Amino acid sequence: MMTLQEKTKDKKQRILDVALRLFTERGYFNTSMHDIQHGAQVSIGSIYHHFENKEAIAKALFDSIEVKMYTAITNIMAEYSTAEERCKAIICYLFEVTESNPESMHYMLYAKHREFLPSEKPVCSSRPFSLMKEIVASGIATGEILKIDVNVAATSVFGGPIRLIFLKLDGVLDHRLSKYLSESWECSWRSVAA
Amino acid sequence: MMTLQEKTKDKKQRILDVALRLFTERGYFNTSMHDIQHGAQVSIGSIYHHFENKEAIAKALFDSIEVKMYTAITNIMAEYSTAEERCKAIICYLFEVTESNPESMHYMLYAKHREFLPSEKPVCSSRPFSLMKEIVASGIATGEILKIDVNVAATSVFGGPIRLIFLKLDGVLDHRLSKYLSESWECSWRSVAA
DNA sequence: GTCTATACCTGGATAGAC
DNA sequence: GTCTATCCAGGTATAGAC
Repeated sequence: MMTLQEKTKDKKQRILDVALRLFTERGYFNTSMHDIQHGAQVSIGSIYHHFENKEAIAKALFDSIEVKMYTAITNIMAEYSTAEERCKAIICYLFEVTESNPESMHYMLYAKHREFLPSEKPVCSSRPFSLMKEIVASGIATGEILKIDVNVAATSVFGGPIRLIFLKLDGVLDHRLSKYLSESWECSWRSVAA
Repeated sequence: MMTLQEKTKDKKQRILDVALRLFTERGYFNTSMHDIQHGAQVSIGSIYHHFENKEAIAKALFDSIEVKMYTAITNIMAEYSTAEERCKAIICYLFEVTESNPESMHYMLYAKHREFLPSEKPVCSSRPFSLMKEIVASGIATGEILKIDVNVAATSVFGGPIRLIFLKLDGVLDHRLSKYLSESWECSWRSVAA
């Protein structure tokens, strides 16, 4: 049942919510504007009033999720000072988002945005990912992390946990991600710790 | 310049080659049958003579690449007996394929096949990936690998190198993958070695 | 701001000659 | 087996009333 508030107040947000759900469920190209219209209980005209076109919806979603992640990682960097603490907190955060808001994580990680957002850079070059690489780089500089290529180090730290997230999103993991956190983190850190 | 053989002999293969190139370059949904027709220098009718529909082309590509990888990994399993040797050989193989035939790797790893192959299982459940997980499982059984959750172990071993492959496919790596192989492998193995 | 109706076109697929 | 011509569904986007 939808409250009156939900019905009228933030129609734009409802469009975004439905679009995110449909885009992750069946993919961007398998989702028509009519599907979004139907799911969000608004008219086509209303959608086009709020968004220039379908691509703009996808872009708005991407931007909002990216900002959320970027902010979270920035906060982690402010709270912790060592690479070890920071990386662990980031992985923990990514696991939590995957559980609490799998669609956001799915959209960020799994969607190949360049296919429908021509101007977008590859996901691994998005701002959150850049931050993660920076953290690893400074860990190498301080001697916390082995003096190896920064791309190798970054992929070694985050590659395992990210693959685990993919497994979770694909529904092939039995348990909640939190069950795997400590083991996965220990492997990650052991792989690069100086 | 196209030889007469190429022109007539294996038209079907030419269609597949062009489709693979276009699917990875711009994505399945951004590639029309007309694009494939144009690229392969054949008629639409000819394409539909060889393939039931567009989806069948995607399926044929997936199957052929999957079989190739599955065979390669099977051969590696026959040649080596320890988990360490097997995992290292697989990563080496994946790196080589990425360099020599990036489109195949791209198609296998990056395409979200379920969006256009409704019956397909998630990539991580495809047969090559299952084999990789089995290898890790038996490595745990023999005591070569730490006694941790098999999914954690498998993602720890292969997650880093796979992320590195993504970076390569996205064109953000400066050097050839072979330059990163030994460092990446050492991190991977260190993360799970008993 | 929101709606309905509709224009327009891309693109998958078919028919049927050769 | 290969081709050309064509059909037609579905989907994006617009027009214009309220």
